[in-house]
Amino acid sequence: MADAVPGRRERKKAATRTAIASAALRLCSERGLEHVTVEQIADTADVAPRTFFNYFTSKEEAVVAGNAASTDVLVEAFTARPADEPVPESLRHALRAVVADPEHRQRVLRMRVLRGHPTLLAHQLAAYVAQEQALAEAVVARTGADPARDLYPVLVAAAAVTGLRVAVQHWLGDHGADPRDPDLPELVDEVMSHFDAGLRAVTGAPA
Amino acid sequence: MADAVPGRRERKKAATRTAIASAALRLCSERGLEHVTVEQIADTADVAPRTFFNYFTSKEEAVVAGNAASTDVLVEAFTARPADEPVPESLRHALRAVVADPEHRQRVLRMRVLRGHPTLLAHQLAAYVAQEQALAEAVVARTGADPARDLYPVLVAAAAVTGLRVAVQHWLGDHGADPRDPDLPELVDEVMSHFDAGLRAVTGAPA
DNA sequence: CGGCAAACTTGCACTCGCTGCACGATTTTC
DNA sequence: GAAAATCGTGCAGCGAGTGCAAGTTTGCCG
Repeated sequence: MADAVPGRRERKKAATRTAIASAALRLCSERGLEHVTVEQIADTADVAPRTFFNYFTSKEEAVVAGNAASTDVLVEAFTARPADEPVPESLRHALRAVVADPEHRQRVLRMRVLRGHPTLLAHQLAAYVAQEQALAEAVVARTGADPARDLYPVLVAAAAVTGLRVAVQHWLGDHGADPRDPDLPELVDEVMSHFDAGLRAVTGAPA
Repeated sequence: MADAVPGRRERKKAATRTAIASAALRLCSERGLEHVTVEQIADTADVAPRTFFNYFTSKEEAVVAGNAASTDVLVEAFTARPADEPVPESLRHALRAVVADPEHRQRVLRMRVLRGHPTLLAHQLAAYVAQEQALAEAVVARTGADPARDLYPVLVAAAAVTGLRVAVQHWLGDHGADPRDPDLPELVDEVMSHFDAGLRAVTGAPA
């Protein structure tokens, strides 16, 4: 609803926005965050430096902006599941849909280089929280729970996104590579089955 | 270990650090983040503006710095629990220890005013992630699991901290006040029992 | 006690991030 | 086709954040 004909102006704005965002991500992933100025980003996106700030209030925001796409994938995949399915199961599918998205893969890989920059990491986390909120609304829409007196919707959404974050982190090898070398969908399943088991340590703990 | 006698120099450094941090938090919670300059913070803490940046790389970092204290409480409370206790149960106690800390309460209330500032929120989240990491190490130390091939330790730690975050958020009334008006320890218990139930919706769902 | 070395604080100068304002260009609406 | 709203851009300016080179304090050892 409400996307009948965006109009030329809207389309141009969206185009400019993505142009700036992708320029920011590309340049920063190549040269490192602090070796890129806003002027260079604006130049690459072919806009005036001042225009950059009409779209983003900071460099970090522009770099992270692409994550909004994943949020859409996540929420849509969740709402597409049958309404009588258990919520955690739907979330598992939604998470798998996100990690299956090639754009998500590419973005994650580009972001990989940018870990270690605390400020950027912080904004990255803010993007995750935005995902949580959007997802929580979807859970509320399905369960009909009142988020003002029941924190279940917000909690499952937050848990799912946290699970996604942990899976991605592990996959990127934050800790020295996993000798098993699992892929992202596997890790998502692993995470969700831990939740399903009530987070009780079921590790077979192989020597 | 390694804190036998900090020495005068170390003590002065720590004092300066906390002086700057608390000045930053106080001023910003009073006047709002963007109406406070680094110069004012430095002035209040009785140091040169340049010195501020010897301790923190940004204003936001200084405001959020106090959370390190909660991290200590969290980890110590966890490690103090009996080693044969189920991890989630220990985490529940650790979380309760954090919310029982009066300093934590005070900090949360001060932070309340500062929500809505995206950049600060982002740094706040980064502080939560730091808690996750510290807690994950403690879990590894107890269970002996290898975090390189088993994401359980990192996941439970992340889940616990996420639960804390959700509980605090709810308590601050991010959603219009809860008519039940529960206190923080109650909310922590609620969160952890949801985890215990495998995040399956057990809501009685009153009409 | 004397003095040296390391670490901390401070001032200076500079770049860059970020914003308010005003003006011209483009688009939408009537 | 003209008025109104919106967008892009340049300018001017404040404040954030950093490297450098002092001056000062602290720790250490003879």
